[in-house]
Amino acid sequence: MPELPEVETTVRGLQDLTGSRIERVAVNDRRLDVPRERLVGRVLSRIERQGKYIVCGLSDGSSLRVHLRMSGRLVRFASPSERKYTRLSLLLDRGRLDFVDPRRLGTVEYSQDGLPVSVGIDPTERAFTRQRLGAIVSGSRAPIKVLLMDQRRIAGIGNIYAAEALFAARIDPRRPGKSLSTKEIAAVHSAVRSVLAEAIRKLGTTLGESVSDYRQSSGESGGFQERLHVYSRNREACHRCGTTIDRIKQGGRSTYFCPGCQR
DNA sequence: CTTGTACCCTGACCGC
DNA sequence: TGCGGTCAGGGTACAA
Repeated sequence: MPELPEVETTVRGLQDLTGSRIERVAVNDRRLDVPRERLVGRVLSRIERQGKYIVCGLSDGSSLRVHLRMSGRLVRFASPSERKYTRLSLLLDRGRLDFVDPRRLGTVEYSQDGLPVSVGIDPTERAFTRQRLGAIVSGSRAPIKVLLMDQRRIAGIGNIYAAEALFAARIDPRRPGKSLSTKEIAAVHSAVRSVLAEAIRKLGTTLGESVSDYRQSSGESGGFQERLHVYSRNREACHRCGTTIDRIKQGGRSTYFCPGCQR
């Protein structure tokens, strides 16, 4: 569910919790290995995004890393419909933080040393230049869409934004990375940046109404779903050329693209 | 090293 | 209403 823009929106929505002290920790899922005794009494010193991870730095230098995977969200206070899916609650001196995750694929891990998560370059940062993307793309025969989604190389792009960026760049998702010209790499680079920036501006993509669908930490929907050109539009007409949008499988995931204008 | 597949888990939706 | 199949914003452990 959540990709870089959704995680970024979530983190921004939780900033006012920094400085809060953890008073109590409730774990409701055996799959989560959270050392409650190490958390209680600690203060949330910072809340930030690292790739698709949400990292809560604690006052003793340790940190709590949350990965939302497919259906997780962090909310201020679980609503009645979210109650039964609340897997972890941090009760704070000023408010509370609930980890809601219907599918239970999300992860929460405690890091004693608080070192950053090991992931690739953040595509929203200045260091993510077209040269940098070129080095990643030119060095592999893997399909460009798979490369964009490889978190060890680039951290934060998922299934929606990989598809949308390639549509914007007019590149066929099946093209081997190696086959892209310098000009095409520049187009992909520019598309990735603008699509992510716009999605952040729209506060993420909310696809449906179910409890598994992404919401902001406030519970509100995002707005980028109105801007989707290919994702989830199988068999509909391309907004640009009218060709029927196609859905194929790549790396076990659905890829949506327009066979008419993506080459 | 690469690529592909199964799997983790739950819920929604579709056709019969 | 029920049943079976498919699909889902992700990532990992394998096998080939």
